[in-house]
Amino acid sequence: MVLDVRTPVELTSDFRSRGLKVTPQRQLLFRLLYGNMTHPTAEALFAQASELMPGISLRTVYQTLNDLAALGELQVLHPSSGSTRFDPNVDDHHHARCRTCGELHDVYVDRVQDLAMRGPVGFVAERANIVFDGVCADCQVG
Amino acid sequence: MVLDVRTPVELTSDFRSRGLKVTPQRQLLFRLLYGNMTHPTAEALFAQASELMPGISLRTVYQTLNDLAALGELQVLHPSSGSTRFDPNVDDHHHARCRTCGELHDVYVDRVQDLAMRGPVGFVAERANIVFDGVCADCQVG
DNA sequence: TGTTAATTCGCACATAATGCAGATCAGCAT
DNA sequence: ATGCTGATCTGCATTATGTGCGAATTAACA
Ligand SMILES: [Mn+2]
Ligand SMILES: [Mn+2]
Ligand SMILES: [Zn+2]
Ligand SMILES: [Zn+2]
Repeated sequence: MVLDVRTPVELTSDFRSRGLKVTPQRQLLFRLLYGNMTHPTAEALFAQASELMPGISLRTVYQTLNDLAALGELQVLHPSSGSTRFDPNVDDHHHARCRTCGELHDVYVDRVQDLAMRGPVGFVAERANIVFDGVCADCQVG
Repeated sequence: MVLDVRTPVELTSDFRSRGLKVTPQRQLLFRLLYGNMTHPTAEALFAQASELMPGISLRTVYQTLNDLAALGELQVLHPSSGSTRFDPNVDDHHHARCRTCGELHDVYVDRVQDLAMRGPVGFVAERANIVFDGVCADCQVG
């Protein structure tokens, strides 16, 4: 299983090929997202970006994240508490959320489509998103 | 399968037994929630309530919903878009969200715990919440 | 009926995210 | 290399959703 993520170089040509410009701000965010497994918030990325590029605007961070999401290069996660999180891993995967530390971890689930669901008549499900709530290893009380 | 919901009368004694008072505002909300399958927002309940009790405060609606959630008599749902929704059905159930009309429908899923998950080492999952994204019957193009 | 702590309500405040517009700049044509 | 032009950036205002607070009110009980 190879993670379904784009390198900054790939994102650069992706943006250019659609008439979007590639600015230093965007290149920085491409780099901060690449390989990022933390499911960061916009604020967290803004804080990181600000250290490397003082003066970058939070507005620009949001703008770029929205652009990436529109291109399908970023999953947008709405956890049950806290602000929106962004996931550069656009694999078909799910998440485990620790109710102690709040962190999100990737989870791969097999045969999700085999789930026997009794639901609304005529509803055509295109995808299932699963969030496992529990306690992560670090937060287990000894 | 009987829905795991409390009647207004049951909620009344539930509140009183914990030292919470039962006001006309709360009784109205108990009634508006009973059997309500729409997964309403606070604003939607406020609008309904306002017709029957002009002058009721949105603040009071939030207060009562939070109290019910604290008692475990209401599930709080954070859909991927839009504001918080409240679910008087506290069964172990899941949801199907129509990407056209945005409505949430109840879904019952068997053997969720049989899902083979490859996830973070040591994570102890207590519950899985599944959201099926798709298109509901009403929104299918003929 | 009186007491008292819980509740209601209106308003201020908080937080997350978007709308807007002038200054700036990336990408392209020349 | 230079200039053009629409996309972008930034700061600020604004929206959307919800919470904090406190004076006035009221449910529950003695
Ligand atoms: Mn992920
Ligand atoms: Mn439900
Ligand atoms: Zn944890
Ligand atoms: Zn629909």
